[in-house]
Amino acid sequence: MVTINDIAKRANVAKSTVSRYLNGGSVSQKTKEKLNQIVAETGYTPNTFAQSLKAKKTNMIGTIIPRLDSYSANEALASIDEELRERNFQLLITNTNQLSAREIESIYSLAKQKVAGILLFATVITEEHKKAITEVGIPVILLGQQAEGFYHIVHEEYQAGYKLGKYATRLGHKDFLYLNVFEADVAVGQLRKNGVLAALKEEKESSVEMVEVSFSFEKAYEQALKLLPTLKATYIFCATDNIALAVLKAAHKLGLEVPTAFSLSGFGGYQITSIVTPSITTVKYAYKELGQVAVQNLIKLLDGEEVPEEVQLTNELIANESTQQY
Amino acid sequence: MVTINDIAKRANVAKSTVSRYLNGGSVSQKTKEKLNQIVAETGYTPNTFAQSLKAKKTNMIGTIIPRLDSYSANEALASIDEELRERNFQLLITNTNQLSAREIESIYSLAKQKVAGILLFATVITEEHKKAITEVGIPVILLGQQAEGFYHIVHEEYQAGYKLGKYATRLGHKDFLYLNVFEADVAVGQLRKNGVLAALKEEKESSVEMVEVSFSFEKAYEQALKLLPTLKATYIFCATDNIALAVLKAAHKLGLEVPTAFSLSGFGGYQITSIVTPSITTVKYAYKELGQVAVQNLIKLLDGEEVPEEVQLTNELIANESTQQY
DNA sequence: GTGAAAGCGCTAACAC
DNA sequence: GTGTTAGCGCTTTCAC
Repeated sequence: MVTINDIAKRANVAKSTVSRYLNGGSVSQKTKEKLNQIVAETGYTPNTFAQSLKAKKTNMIGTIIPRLDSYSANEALASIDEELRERNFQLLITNTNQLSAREIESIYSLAKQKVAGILLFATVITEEHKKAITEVGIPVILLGQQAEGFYHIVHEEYQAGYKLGKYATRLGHKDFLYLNVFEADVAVGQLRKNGVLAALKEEKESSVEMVEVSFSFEKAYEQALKLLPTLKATYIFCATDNIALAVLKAAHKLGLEVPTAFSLSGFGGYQITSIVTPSITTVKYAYKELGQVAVQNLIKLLDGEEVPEEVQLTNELIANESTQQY
Repeated sequence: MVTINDIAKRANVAKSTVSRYLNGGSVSQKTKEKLNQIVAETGYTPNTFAQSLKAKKTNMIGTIIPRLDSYSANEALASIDEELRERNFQLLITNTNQLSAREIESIYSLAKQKVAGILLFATVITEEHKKAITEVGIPVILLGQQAEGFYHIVHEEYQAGYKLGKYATRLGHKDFLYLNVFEADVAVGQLRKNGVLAALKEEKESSVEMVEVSFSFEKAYEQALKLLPTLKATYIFCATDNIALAVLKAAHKLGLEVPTAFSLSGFGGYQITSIVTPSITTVKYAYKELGQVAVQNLIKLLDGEEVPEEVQLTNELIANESTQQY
């Protein structure tokens, strides 16, 4: 392996000169040219560890995600990666398998590996999360969940719910079923629901039944199989597209036709909602933008610039075949 | 930040003793206890860079993938991550956006970052790939594509095609359309097709039309929209599930019913093939196992053990609603 | 503009 | 079993 010392010797200069040359310090035109050539010849590239050992920081950004196989995470991840690459940062991904404890663990372990900053897709922000974020002392930006006193980038969840609720009542529906996820998940379990409920409340005589189902497709499918046969509602809100997909499959299995038997909508805007038959009405979230803003703000933070504590991303209602006039 | 030196001073021993204690060298019971306590108190954790600087290697494994948003890559990635975590390795993911040049680039840049080994999901193995792999001098395992002289783990692509071909002829079909991807992709573009063709050839009077379509859902969908109206075949093989999905959507758009109008099958076993209506006949690949074997073999390689140059993973035909007797 | 020297935190001989 | 010592490859004063 060729080191800065080798370069220095070959160029007959001190290694400090080479270092300066490498880092844009003042070097004479002549030595610069000589060094240019030697570096090219030898294919020298600095040892990152030695650099980091001195600088006490790296060009790595850690990203903590709950699942590797979720559409939203992947969309965001792809744009994070793209954005990071442009800035010569490396992406370190840690998958927590939806284990909250692992999120905490990952914050510390990423910090230990001296990542410059952390992007955290969390589901629930506990006191332990806050403690970890405070302790590690490197910039952390929360993605998808808000927490006061911490940087976070979120979707307009409440507004998404409100839009969808308005849309459903405008279609003339009065009886609703809302398949929610556990409420500890503020963004998905509470805000979306509250938005929907607010819209429904503006309509007199509407009734909503709430049922909690699983995030998992398989489990939600099983639960839907039990719920649908005795369904009174004419419109089903699902807290995620994944759940809507499960309901659709269950309906298909039970011989119920959507939207004839009932209208159905999700949240998220996953690509697959437009592929299935009928295509599913949903709210399309700005995942790519989330990734971009996340990186941009993190870099600003690293550069000591200021960024707003909260960024809200807008979304868009996509009316599809799964919903119809009542 | 607390260093090995701080620990040593507080314990009144030399830092080498602390180092030995940390790395399982021989230390007296007494100092061990003292050190235990001090480390716990201070929350000391060794600086990875200093360690890596000496050891000239890390506990990081680089994984190069063409897309962050593909089902197969994510399945494999999830199990790679899991497997790596158990062994205290860190996953460094590099997304190439399906750019071959970036694959080469990534091999070098990962090597530069001193990853211990590389897992490479490639689409096409060029001479440049081979050159890069040889040059970096760290273990590289190819995933999903084979290349002589290099470690690789692949699916039984040919057999998958053969199974599906047999299945289709047994259903009584004689006229086939095969929607293939570009042939430079040996695993997907050649082996699968060859397997299917071999099976069809065993049936007299069968005819196959070959058409090349895109990997991308949107493009394949557009292409299918043009192809389907003049379709003569009664059975369409698609080189990937993604393409099958696109064909299904196009059929739906055109008012053609599957499998009444034609039978349809894909390759891959993506979860979504079982969600859509009709569910799609496909061959389920062992992505999770791919990840597991990949990590296991890579670790063996790191430990200087021998592993077979080629590992083939079996797969399973999943007959679904999209195919029927002719 | 350039070089000498110190040191980042750690590991690994080697001597005791 | 423990301490001394010499680096790993780099950056950064500080003289010159």
